[in-house]
Amino acid sequence: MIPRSEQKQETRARILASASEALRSRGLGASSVGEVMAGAGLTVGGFYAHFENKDALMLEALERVFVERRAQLFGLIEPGTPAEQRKQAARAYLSRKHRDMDEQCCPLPAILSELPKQSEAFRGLLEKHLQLLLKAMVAGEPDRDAMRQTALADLATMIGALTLARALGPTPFSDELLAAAKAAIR
Amino acid sequence: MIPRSEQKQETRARILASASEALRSRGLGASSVGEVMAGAGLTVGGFYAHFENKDALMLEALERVFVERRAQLFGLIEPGTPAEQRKQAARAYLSRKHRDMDEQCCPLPAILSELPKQSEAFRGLLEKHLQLLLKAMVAGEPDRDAMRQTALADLATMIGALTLARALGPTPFSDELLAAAKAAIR
DNA sequence: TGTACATCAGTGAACGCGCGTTCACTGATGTAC
DNA sequence: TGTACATCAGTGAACGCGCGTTCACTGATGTAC
Repeated sequence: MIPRSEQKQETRARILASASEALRSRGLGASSVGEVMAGAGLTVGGFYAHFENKDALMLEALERVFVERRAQLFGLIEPGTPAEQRKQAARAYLSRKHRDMDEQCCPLPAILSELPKQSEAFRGLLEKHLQLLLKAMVAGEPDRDAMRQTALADLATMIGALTLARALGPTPFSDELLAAAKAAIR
Repeated sequence: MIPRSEQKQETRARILASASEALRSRGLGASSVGEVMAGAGLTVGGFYAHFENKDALMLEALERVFVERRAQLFGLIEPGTPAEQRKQAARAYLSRKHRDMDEQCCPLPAILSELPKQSEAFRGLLEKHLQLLLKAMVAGEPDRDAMRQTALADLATMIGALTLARALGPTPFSDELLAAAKAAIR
């Protein structure tokens, strides 16, 4: 029925989905090829029929997560002024629910510490997708340059707060940090 | 001349110094006991005469870095209004020089991603020292509660921006991010 | 003061383990006649 | 339609490697008489 090549494509997609969960929950170095394959219901030996090596898998999985999350973000946001929209995005991003998710959250808190020692491909991918995100955030704004500076600082605040909050775990201090960051979004 | 126990204490301090550089440059997981010992001019076998295990070493090294950096911060800051002092601290923290340092920088960018999967001891240590830092930042302020919220958000912005900038590497976009974060410190 | 013994900081080889990667194989699917 | 062969997605064992940790040993330092 289903052609063999289609079947293989679907298997490949399952490996990517497993990898994208693994890298968000354990980061790059602590995610092993064997665990990722097991997460896709496969054994480790078949991996190299789908990807050249672990880095190629992780790069593709990471790119996919960036694209998905950006689409999701702009799909969820409701109409309103730019400031209202930013506040709304920050409320979701800095929620306790998002902090306590493991495999479906933003990938950045789990991988940022590792990136300085990763290849240029990873660092370039981060830059590319941050730029795309910023572009989308300031699209249609009157004073685009000033807005870009504000959006950059807000991104730093949001990512810093979520990364710190996840490192602290679900504690009252962690909650306080999230609330303070939410209040600071301009 | 020098008593043997003093010699051993000095060796122990050398191991801790090597570990505190390693964890800032490579993080916890990617710093190996062998490399840390080599960094102190020793071989790996002698390690367990000084520390119970790798975690005990890293906890003590991290605590030492936190204490040192807080003392250093308040030693460097010159007199001025609280807002001026915060701006001054942010200028140093968000400088390109600080971003491009490997072994003498703030430890947080290198370890935050790993902390969610570390033991409670590490997470508690982070909370303890963030609280101490906050306390020092709002000491002697009139409206201490509001100031605490501001200081928390500023910390998130600074740590987020430095972590992102280190992940990006020394690029124009990374520089722009640091500048935007500096401008956002209240 | 000199000799014999005890102590102990540090060495270096070994351990078991999990990793990324390779590869001979299997068995189900697809093709040729 | 039925049979023989080719293809190929996935298996599972093996590899070399670096890791954290252990341990028998060494040799310099300290102590006792």
